[in-house]
Amino acid sequence: MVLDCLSDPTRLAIVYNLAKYDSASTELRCGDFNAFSGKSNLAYHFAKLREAGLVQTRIAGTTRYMRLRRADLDARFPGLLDVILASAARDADRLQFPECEVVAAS
Amino acid sequence: MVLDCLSDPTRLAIVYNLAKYDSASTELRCGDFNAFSGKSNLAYHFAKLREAGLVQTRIAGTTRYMRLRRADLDARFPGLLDVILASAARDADRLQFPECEVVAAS
DNA sequence: TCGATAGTTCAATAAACCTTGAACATCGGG
DNA sequence: CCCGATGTTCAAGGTTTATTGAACTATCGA
Repeated sequence: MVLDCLSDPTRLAIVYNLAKYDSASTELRCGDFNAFSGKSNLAYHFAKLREAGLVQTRIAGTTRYMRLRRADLDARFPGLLDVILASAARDADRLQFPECEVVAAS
Repeated sequence: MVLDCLSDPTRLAIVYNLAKYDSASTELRCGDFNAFSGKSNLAYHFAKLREAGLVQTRIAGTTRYMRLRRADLDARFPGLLDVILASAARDADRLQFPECEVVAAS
């Protein structure tokens, strides 16, 4: 299920960016990914990521902050996320990952 | 593409068994997987595994021996295969992987 | 209260996927 | 030269998937 999730380019790009900013301890809003695709398509992918246990959502008012469930994943599938993210980082240019336009929290 | 391949339970089971017998340096025939599914369905999955570069086929007479392309994979996606196989081995019982009925080479 | 914003949900469509069975090609043994 | 065995290829089906736009809910600020 996790592999299926990460085999989709849009979702891999989301996870890739979540990981990048997670290490910078900056929370990302759903809207930060608006460049990736249409909003409803993103909601679809977010739901899949949540179902697969890859991502966690914190609701604050009208915006939702997403966070990678790194600890849970490392416990369940040790090393998997690191290996996949490392490979993704290595050919990030070939994959043409979109970048998030992060907006500072209010 | 590799992730997509491994996200299918049938193909993951094939790769899992290939890895198991590969370390025992025993080649597996396509027919060794006949318990997994119908022959034509297996041919379909074998083709996908070949396309994704996960597997290599050696033709000897009328039978085909399959081998994991471990070196190539480790070069392209370092650690990925090991991590996935380790996770697969850890809950092999939950996944209910079929076992190969290996027939000694003639 | 009104309007704008953030996301989700729903319905619909096109593409990809898995599975099946029948037909086919190929090799080895009698 | 057939026969049986090994796999592949093809056509058909049913299911899942990704994507889109429109409708909807909920929150915040003026």
